[in-house]
Amino acid sequence: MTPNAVTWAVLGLLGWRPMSGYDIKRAVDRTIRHFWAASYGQIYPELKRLEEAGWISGKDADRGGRSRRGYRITAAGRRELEGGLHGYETRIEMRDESLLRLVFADGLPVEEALGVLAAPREGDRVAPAYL
Amino acid sequence: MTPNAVTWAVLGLLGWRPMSGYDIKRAVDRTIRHFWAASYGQIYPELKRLEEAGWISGKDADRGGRSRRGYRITAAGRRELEGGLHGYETRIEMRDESLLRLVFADGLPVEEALGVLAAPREGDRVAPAYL
DNA sequence: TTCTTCATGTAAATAGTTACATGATTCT
DNA sequence: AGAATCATGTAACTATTTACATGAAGAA
Repeated sequence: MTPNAVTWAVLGLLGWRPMSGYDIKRAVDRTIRHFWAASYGQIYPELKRLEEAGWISGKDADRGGRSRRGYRITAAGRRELEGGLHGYETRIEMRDESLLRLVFADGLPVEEALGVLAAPREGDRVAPAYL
Repeated sequence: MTPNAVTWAVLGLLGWRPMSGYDIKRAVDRTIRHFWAASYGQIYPELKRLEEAGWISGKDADRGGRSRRGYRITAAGRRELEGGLHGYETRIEMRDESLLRLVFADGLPVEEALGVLAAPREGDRVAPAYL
């Protein structure tokens, strides 16, 4: 099992409390989202990998027809987590498309440049779904 | 020609002055890198796309055996750039692995958590190649 | 002569998003 | 009844990095 970036996010959250994949997605969006996002397309496959490696254990909760699989971190998983936290990766990556636009808007006629500045402020009114 | 994120970065830089792919990479690393990075693997294919679309024009400079292809933005390209700057994309994405580690280090014994805090500071001493 | 920088380009791998299918439950 | 939420999962697509091959020119 080769750990990747999603590994520590999922394992770290399960270190806080047992959760389902769905719960993890919500927890990500409400907490580490601001410096480390993750999508279902990353979370569910990673849960499978982690379980196969024995770092977490999953259990189907019988809540009638509605499916739900709860995961909890294992002792081995907690050891791996604590070891993994000591890695070295200092780089910070930021992607801000509005800054990209703004820096090039510098060459535009003044009113147009002001339009570029104003546009994102309107977009801000649309709050993301997870808030 | 469907524009993507790299499109505006490359086109915007060529709006400043004519440049080669190599120059663009350096310009990116020295300027917009902090909110919009780009690698050779993105820049060179994008230059080809942009030239095919007629938004930029390239010309082989004859500097002896050493190859160098200079690109400049065309009138059409400048129009597209100015139009493209008015798009709406407000989201800011940040990836900071040291914060990810730090937030989960909270559950560690104190001396270990301090170790996680200290580790990135050592890494900082290694300055990236483009500085 | 050897090291660094200039210079182009791509293949392969990794990372991440989007969009959908599916269906139960709960809330109004 | 209808809408929203709970819940899992994946296929396809898009984005990005990494690592290499290649070779000339300039600096030490």
